Amino acid sequence: MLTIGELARRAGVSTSALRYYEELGLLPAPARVSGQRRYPESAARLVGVILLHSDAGFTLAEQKALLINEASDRSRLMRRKLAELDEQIARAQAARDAIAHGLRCPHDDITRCPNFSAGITARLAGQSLSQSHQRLHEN
Amino acid sequence: MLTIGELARRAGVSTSALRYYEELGLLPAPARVSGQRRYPESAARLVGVILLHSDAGFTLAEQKALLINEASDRSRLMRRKLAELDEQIARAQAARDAIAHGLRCPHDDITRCPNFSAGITARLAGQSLSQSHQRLHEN
DNA sequence: CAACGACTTCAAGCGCACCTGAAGTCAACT
DNA sequence: AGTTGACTTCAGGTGCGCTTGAAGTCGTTG
Repeated sequence: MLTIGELARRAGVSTSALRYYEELGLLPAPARVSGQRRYPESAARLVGVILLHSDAGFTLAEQKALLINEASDRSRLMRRKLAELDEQIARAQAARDAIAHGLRCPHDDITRCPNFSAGITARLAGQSLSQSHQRLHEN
Repeated sequence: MLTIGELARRAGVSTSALRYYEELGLLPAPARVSGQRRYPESAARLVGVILLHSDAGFTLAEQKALLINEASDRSRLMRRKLAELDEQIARAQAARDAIAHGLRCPHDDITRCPNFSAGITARLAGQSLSQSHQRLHEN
């Protein structure tokens, strides 16, 4: 049985975040000892699930929906998010590459460096950027 | 010479966002024709730079700092952000893999699937996750 | 001349994920 | 008995990146 402080430390989140998750219905209300929350060890896993889904770009409200809905709906939500996530990862990777190049490229005005430029152009082209990276992880 | 609406369409952002960028000093105040902003074609590139840096995780305030500071400071900021970005990309990728597995794994309670589980454990371990992926792009 | 559509400013509001502070409770320790 | 430290609730605040709405100004068109 963990106090909220202990759980927070194990999961690497703040106590206020844990109370907030509970308030949203993402974390089940734990047992109480004279008013104080006592979590089972397994609660850390639940927090881990929340963090993982957050990393995947699910808002907390979406995560609540995941808990409530049926398997088919969950699946649909997941697929949609997965596509968004791939898009976002591709964007982040492209931005990373442009920035990284900018650092080792001794061009005085970075925005005029043809390599960096390519990143900007790609970003403005936008939308269909997913195509180029989608093949990298096809499932 | 583009109106704000035309620039917005080309850059794929809202007109209010463009005014906001200008207000923050990220976008130079353009010429005006009877009160209305008229942008040179080159402005689209500038917006592209903002979007690219945003993708890289720079807040707008940080981007303003990038414009103001000296090359050495810029470089320092960039390197710091790059590390953060790598961390974030690794996290997103790990989350993606866990979610993707969850979709094709027919386990009833997904959180009990050993493969998904690994993602959670890794997420809770946290911090040193950067090590595993850092080698993938070493500059 | 009237109306339309795109623009203008300015203040206020929004969504998200918490955080902060006040005021209180409780168990344990000295 | 007093103090410490970790907890409790609750209302309101924060930061970011815009968005929204009101009220007005243009140039063009019917």
